[in-house]
Parts: sequence; C-alpha cells; structure tokens
Amino acid sequence: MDWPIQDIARMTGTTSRTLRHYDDVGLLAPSRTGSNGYRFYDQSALLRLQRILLLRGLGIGLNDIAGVLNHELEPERALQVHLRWLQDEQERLGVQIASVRATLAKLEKGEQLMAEEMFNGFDHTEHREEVEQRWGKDEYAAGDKWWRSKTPAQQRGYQRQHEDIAADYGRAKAAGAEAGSEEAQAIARRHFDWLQHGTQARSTPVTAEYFSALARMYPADPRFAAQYGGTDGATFVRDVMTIYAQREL
Amino acid sequence: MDWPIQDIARMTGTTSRTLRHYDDVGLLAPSRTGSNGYRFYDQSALLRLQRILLLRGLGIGLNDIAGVLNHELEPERALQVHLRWLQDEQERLGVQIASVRATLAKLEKGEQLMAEEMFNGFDHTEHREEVEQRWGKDEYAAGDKWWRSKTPAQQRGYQRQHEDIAADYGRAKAAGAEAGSEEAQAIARRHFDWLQHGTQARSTPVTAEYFSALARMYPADPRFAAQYGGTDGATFVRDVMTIYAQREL
DNA sequence: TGTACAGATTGACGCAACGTCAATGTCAAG
DNA sequence: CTTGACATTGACGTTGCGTCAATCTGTACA
Repeated sequence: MDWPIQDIARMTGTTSRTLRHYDDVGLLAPSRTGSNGYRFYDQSALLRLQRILLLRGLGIGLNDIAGVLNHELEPERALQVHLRWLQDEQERLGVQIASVRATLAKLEKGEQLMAEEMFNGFDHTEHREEVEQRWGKDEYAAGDKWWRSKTPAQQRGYQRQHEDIAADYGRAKAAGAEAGSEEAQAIARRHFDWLQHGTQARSTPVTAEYFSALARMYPADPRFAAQYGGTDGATFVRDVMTIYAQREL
Repeated sequence: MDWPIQDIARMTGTTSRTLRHYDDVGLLAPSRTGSNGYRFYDQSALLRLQRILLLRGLGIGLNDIAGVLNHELEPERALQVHLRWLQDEQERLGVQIASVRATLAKLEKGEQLMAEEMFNGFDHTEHREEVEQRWGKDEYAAGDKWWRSKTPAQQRGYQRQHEDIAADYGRAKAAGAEAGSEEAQAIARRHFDWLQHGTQARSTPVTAEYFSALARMYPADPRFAAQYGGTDGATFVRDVMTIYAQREL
C-alpha cells in the first residue's frame, strides 16, 4: 500500500517539491516508482519522512538528519551540537540587538550620521568613553559642545581639511620622504594647526604631550590606522608628529 | 591619494574578495581603475566602506545598506525593521532551544527513539498532555507503564501489527470495499483486538465508546490521518470502526 | 472520443554573501 | 630572466527549497 507524492505532501504538511528534493539529495527515496516515473511512498517511507520532519523542526540540517537516520550519527550528539549552535546564535543576536538599539538611540538624539564623525582626531560619538578616559570628561564635553556649535557645512569643511592632511601624509610617504624631512614636517605643522583650530574653545590647549599622545595612538588603533593609510602609514605619521613635537613644541 | 585593494582590505579588516564583490553588486566602486584593471580606493571610498562595514556589523543586508548610502532609505527605518527581525529571530531560537532541550531530556530518560513511538493509537511521549486530557491521567500512566514493561522487540512487534492493520485498511479502501463490508469489518475486529491486547493491563477496558472516540479522532487530526493514508483514508477507517462499534460492541 | 484540467516529471535559475579554486596577467626584486 | 607576490576575471559551492518552464499522464465530462 502506498500513496502518490501529493497525498504524502498533504499528509505531512510539506510540498511535493520538498519530497523531490529529499529524493535528489538521497535523504528519502520513494518506496516505488511507477513506469511513468511517478513517485509513491509506503508506510515505512512515511515513517522515515516523519522522523526527518521532526528533526528538521528542531533545526537540524538535512545532512545531519541523514547521518542520524543512517545510524552514522547519534541523535544525542547531533542534538547537543545543534543546541550549542542555537545558544551561540541566540547570544550573537542578543549582542546585535543591543548594538542596533544603541545606534538607534544615538540617531534619535540627532547625533550626526554614522561614520563620518568618527576618526577625526577627536571622536564625538562612538568612542566617547575612550576619549573621556584619555583626556578627561570636561575635555570631551567642551569639544563636543564646540563641535555641535558648528553648522554641518563647517563640520564638513573641518573634516575635509583633515582628509587633505591625511592624504598629504600618504603622498609624502609614497614619495619616500623621511619623517624628519622639511616636506613631512610642514604637514605636521598643518596637522598641529588644524588641531589647535578645533581646540580654541576647549579647556586644554594642544600641548606637546597631547600631540605626542595622539601620535602614539595611531599605529596602535586600526580605526585610526585606517585613516592614515594602514599601519604603515600610521606609523609614518606617528614618527613625523613625534619629531615635530620634539623640535617645535 | 589612493591605495591598492589589498591595503584597503587590511586596513578595514576585510578581504579583497569582499571588495570585488561590493564592486560587482554596485555597492562600492573603486575611485580609480588602473590601465591594468587594478582597483584603487581613495579617502572617500574608504569612508564609504567604513559606513558599509558599520551597517554590516549591525547585521543589515547589503541591499538595505545600499539603500541607506544612496539616501533612498532612512537609516532609522532600516535599523528599526532590522531590529524587529533580530528580535523575532531570537525568539524563534528560544523556542527551538526549548524544543531541543526537551527532546534531549527525553532521550536521556531512554524514551525510545523519536517518531516510531508516536501515532500508535496511544501516544507515549509527544502528545502526553493531549492523551491525558482525553482519557485521564491514570489511564496514561497505566498505559505508559505497560508500554515500558515491554522489551524493545516486543514494542516493535506491537507497532508492526498496527502497521499491518493500517496497511490492510488502505488495501481494502483501494479495492473499493464498503465500510460495512465483511472484509472491512474483519480488519476492524483485528484493530479492536490489537487495542485490547495493549489495554489488558490498563484501568479502562476498550469499550464501544472508547473505540468510537478513537475513530472520530482520525480524520480530524492530521497526525493520525497520516498514519491511515491521509484524510480520506482516515475517514474510511473511522466509518469502518464506527460501524463495527455499533454492530459488535 | 475529443478536450479539459489537475497533477506528475525533469531541468534550471534564484536567493545571501562571499570562500575558494582555476587560469592568467603584472610588477618589483634578485 | 626567473621568481614570487599580488592583481584580474570567471565560475562553482554553500542551504533548502520556491518558482517558473516545457512537457507528459491520467481521469472526468460533454
């Protein structure tokens, strides 16, 4: 006694396409094939299908299901491994949910788009904690207030200046300039001026110490390194800045 | 000033393959292409890439990222929609985790494989609540105890008898037998005997009422229907059993 | 018996986001 | 000139089917 594919599909709540797929991948063959190629399934095939669907309902992959049904893989093993998977996944999602929520909260408070405002020398959103820890809370608050007092156009202008500076560093390095060369030091001066310009309204002036500390951050932090052409570029910038601080400040 | 693809990859922690992919799908084109076909990226491309990676890190799809970057989709919208997604997914995983844990617990208690033990007329694991509600808790406990007292071989033998009965029902129906026919009624008798055999040790005997109630369940519940050849088959079985109960019990 | 119409078959593409060869061209260094 | 590192463009693999498309089969009705 057997039934055509559609009946089996309806009986088990799947589709004929799924059954054909299971046949293709060798997971469940029909118990009989008519001379016209039609598939028919009997009780035992139905039973096997029910086991498949049970495992599938638990989220097990077809491959592992095949292993279990062929007695090559113990159900307990498969389930335990899968359970770990699920738990890890759920945790990952939890972290992502937190991140998305945090990002949404920022957006609601109107905190400038997303990545442009990062990596400007001072940071106004993402690494707030880091910046506060490094240079003090008041410092951050002052800088942030100053930043917010600018129009978007001014902010972009300020950013672009920094981009130019970074690009010039890159060019100098590509041209084989020494860190202590006139050319490189000229860029460092502009870099320094740019920082000062943005720090006029702030509590702490840009000292030699400040400048050196900033320089040392560059190669260490990939986020800053990216802004200066990778670790190599950042290292070059660090050297240039360090020399500038020693000589001029 | 720009950098070759490998530098950009290292700077941002991705791979060149990913960058080429983003180029292919129109998400991020290189700012310049050498005469040899090599890709080069400048500051603004790098910035765009950083935004892409930020969004990607939050789990947004490349398609939506493109929408956001092209100002066709508001970041807030995208994030909110995505947040729902994540939450739903996490909940789904939670349910699955519970299911897998329950299944594992069953396996540890040695409760017979998985699907074979279901749909035998009485159910010993999956639909315990349902069975208890239908026939009482004591009834279930007695049946369960009886079932457990059997050896696996005996259990399989008992199951196989039922499979034969189900198959015979199917054959009779396929042969066009009437529900009241001698042939069909003979199967119902065996079905009844089979039930009684398994109920000897139980508190409630298999009455006409019990038999009829069981019969009525068949077409209504797809899990039972599956066992008897779909809804049509189950309906046929129900009719045969009902007539048997009226005439003989 | 002709004609629908439902249901079956075998391809084969699509999806998401790249990983991973494969075959081959380029460029700086020894 | 050779070597080695890095680039390019295909194109398949992954996961589990959904979804056409083109074509038969089989049953039912006029």
